[in-house]
Amino acid sequence: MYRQSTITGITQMIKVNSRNFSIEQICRSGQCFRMTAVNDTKRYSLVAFGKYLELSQDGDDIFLECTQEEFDDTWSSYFDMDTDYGHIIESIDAQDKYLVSAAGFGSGIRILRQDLWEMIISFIVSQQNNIKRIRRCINFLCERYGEKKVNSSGVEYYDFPTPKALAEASIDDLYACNLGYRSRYIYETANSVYRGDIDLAAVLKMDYASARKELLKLCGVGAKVADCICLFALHKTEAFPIDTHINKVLAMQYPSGFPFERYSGYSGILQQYIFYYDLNKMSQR
DNA sequence: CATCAGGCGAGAC
DNA sequence: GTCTCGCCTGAT
Repeated sequence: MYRQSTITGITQMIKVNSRNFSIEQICRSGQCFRMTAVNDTKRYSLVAFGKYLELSQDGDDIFLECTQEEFDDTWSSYFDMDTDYGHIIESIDAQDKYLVSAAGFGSGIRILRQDLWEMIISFIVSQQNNIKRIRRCINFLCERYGEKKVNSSGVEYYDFPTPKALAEASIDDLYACNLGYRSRYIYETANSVYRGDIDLAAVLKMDYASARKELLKLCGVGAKVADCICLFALHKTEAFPIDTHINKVLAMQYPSGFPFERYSGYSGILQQYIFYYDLNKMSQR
């Protein structure tokens, strides 16, 4: 990977050359619900950690509209730029044709390093839900309870709501955001985080087992959601969220068990290839 | 019209 | 501890 900083007009643009990086695949992989195509073009916008980013891609060249400082401070980590995903894909057992196909199909996916609180709420919303509606729900929450901001180019956007902002909403208010029965879960979780029943700063420093156990205390967070939070916010790549898709694949492709030992410490990355493959292989092109 | 979507909590046992 | 059941809502 190399970086190159250029100036186009008044907007700073960072160009990054990276293999195994596909904005479209990251966007479709369903780990980030605030990354969307701009007006159905090849450009994408994203809000994370209170910042707005637009980005696009030409082959292995990724273009990010930000300063070098913003890239170094926020986006390089966010996109997990220092991890070599090609190396991970190469480590897959060549005899495991399903996994080789899945990783080949989603080879541009990366495990983003996202905000803990945002992932807690996002994956509570995600349960028994589809990606389209999850995005809608989260947009409602941001527009109604998030801080309105304007970037240096004048683009308006909404930050993800704070625990305080969501704790102050009533269950009925949350119902109005189309959350359905998850409204109560959001309400309870926002209040317990706001009260300090669980300390998110402490969770950030925990190992996988401790963090998972702590997250399970939250209302609406079960085994699957806790693993998603561990994987997408805490970057615990040993976390392997098991949902309906993964369950189906495990039963069909791995009747005698998935080889977790072989991929010790990073099976969660393979989970994402499997999930993405199962979700998108039929509907692509 | 039934079923399903990146499950979970509550209650029964 | 394990099992079952009901659940908002929209897409198919």
